[in-house]
Amino acid sequence: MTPQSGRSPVMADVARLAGVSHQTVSRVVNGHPNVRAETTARVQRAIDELGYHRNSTARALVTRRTNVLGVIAFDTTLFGPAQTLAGIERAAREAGYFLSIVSLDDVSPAGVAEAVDYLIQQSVEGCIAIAPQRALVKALASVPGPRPLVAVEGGEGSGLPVVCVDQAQGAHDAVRHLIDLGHRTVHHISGDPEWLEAESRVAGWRRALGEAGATAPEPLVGDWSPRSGYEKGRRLVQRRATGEPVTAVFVANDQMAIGLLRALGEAGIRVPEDISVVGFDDVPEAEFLAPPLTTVAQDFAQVGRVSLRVLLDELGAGERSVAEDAPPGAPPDPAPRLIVPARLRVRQSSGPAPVPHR
Amino acid sequence: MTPQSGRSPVMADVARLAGVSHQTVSRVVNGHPNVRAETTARVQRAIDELGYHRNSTARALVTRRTNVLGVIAFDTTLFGPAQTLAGIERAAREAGYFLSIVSLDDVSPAGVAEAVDYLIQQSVEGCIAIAPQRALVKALASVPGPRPLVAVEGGEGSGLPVVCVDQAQGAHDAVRHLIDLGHRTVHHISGDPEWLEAESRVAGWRRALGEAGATAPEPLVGDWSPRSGYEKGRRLVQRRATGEPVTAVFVANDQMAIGLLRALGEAGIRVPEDISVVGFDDVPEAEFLAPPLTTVAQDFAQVGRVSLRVLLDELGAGERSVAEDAPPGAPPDPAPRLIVPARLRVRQSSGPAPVPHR
DNA sequence: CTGAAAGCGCTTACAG
DNA sequence: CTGAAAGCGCTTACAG
Repeated sequence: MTPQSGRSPVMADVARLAGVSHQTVSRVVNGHPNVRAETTARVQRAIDELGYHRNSTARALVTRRTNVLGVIAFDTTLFGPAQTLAGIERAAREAGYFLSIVSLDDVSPAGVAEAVDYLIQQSVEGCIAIAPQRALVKALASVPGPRPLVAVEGGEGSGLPVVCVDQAQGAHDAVRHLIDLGHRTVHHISGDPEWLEAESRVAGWRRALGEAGATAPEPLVGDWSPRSGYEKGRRLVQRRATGEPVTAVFVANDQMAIGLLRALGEAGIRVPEDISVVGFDDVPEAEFLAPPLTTVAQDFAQVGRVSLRVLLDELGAGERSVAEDAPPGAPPDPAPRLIVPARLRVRQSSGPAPVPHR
Repeated sequence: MTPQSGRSPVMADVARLAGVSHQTVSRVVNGHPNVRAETTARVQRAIDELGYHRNSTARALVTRRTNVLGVIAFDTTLFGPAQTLAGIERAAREAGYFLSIVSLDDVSPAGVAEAVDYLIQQSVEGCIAIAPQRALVKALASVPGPRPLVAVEGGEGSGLPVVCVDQAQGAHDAVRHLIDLGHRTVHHISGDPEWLEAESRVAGWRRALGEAGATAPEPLVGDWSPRSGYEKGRRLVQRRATGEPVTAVFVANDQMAIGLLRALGEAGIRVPEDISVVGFDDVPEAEFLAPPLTTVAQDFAQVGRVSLRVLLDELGAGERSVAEDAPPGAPPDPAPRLIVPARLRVRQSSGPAPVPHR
């Protein structure tokens, strides 16, 4: 009568207890119509009594849908990726999907192939790659990996659907803000050039300077780390000491800006009186640095939501194409490209250009 | 001959192509002995040609093992949880397990029940909860959730196996360091008191002061955020202005220490000349603050590895207990409790106590 | 060393 | 409105 103990109850156990067939239990569990209210109640009682949970594995086998989505990321402890992942996670749960995450240790084709294999083994229905690096995008686009695949941050030209923050616009706004404060030009400490975000921010910086008729100084190439911000900051201090006018710096992320702030502080250079600093990311501590950092905020939650929606759309499109609702020979839809705006947050690390003492 | 296109190949397709039965394909795929080398080669060729991947769902159904482990976390964008999660992720992948992650929006019993349900629905074999909050641990221990369940950071007294960093020892070392520098006492800005880590750090601080025969000033209760560090810092500046001797502050995390640093800077108080500051976490930017922050580092990668090992041990123990290798009536093994040490990193924000100007 | 049979726990037509 | 049958793609004994 009662199910064998030590084994969790299955549909047949519920059916026996409720005095119906297991198909009827299935109907109740799946909310199908055409079940008598009284039967439903009896089945529900049996379910509650037994503590029955539908076996998702068996269900997945027959429906051919695992309800699992894969996420490929490079380093989920970084601010941006961590935020994006959290956004995707929330959106996925709300949409009834599970998430399987794999972090890459390196972006080599071999490393990427292994990660992709891991995901394929788990029969994910689709994937989102948080792929801000050039090499990673290239490897992903070439590997016969899971499809559909949506690229978050980067992936341009890969043929993959892309969701990203408008990095260039954010950088442009930051630099424009400094120009408007009277700075003749703006120096730049860039991120790791292997990252597409670094490239986009450089582009936005250049464009803003170009529009203002300002000459772009040689950018200092960092690697996102506070250490590199510090080191490039010291370089900048030297360049200033030799007479080069340095009055404003746009730094490609807040961590490097923190390093720069220390280098300037050590040299006795005041922010913003002597040099203005603008970062990127708006990390929680940005507002509480000394001085509070002007920076560019990205809406990662929205990036997460949008990328999940794009992936779900692709999944739907895949099903439709099997059903042949597109006329044969029609060109395939181009890969969508969704762009989330970035927003400048002005605080106290940026101020008017110092009056040159001639 | 070739499998129907539009459908991914199954074992039977490989079998047909290789001219063997599907059981033989299964043997090859699972590396069973007792297959002729020549047969293995022929099957392998068919697998490669077809691009066959074993269907993990079908496999899970028959083996009753999903190979999926669940992780419950509160906020994976926080430094500690993000690091711990990354450590678990890496360890799980190396052990051949997949990870399903659910982030809680709140630690209410209802929120926790929902998260647990999500994981149960996915038939996870076991769970790790990154559960640093009192309420969360309580809810987890009471809910008829997935078992085995390992609690990371906190969970003491819940009856669950626990893996955590030795917070109290880390705090003790930090305070002892300040005492050794000649400070008469050490003030404390605590974390959110709902968090067990906050409590442990307070305990370590108190113990170190007690051992030194110092009186513990009333702690300032923060909430981990840079903002609260700033606000409590201003409070401390006021107390100092009224004549209270404040020469050293142990702050429960680096983010609050950043806020404190700003509050001190605004008040013209020098660090470490006037006041020494020690944080907790060793975030990447700690070394590049002005001044570089003395803090306590936690080995999150090790926490991740250890917690996975404990979970795997529990899984093994569960199987053994079914096989009855323990004498009936023997008391169950007590829940293990593994503690990872914390390490003080001395930098420039801590220095000798100022000579009191009488 | 290899194959025919049974079954994992469901859902999906198909009858009635 | 409800049930008997078939089958999803594998693995696990059991034969040979």
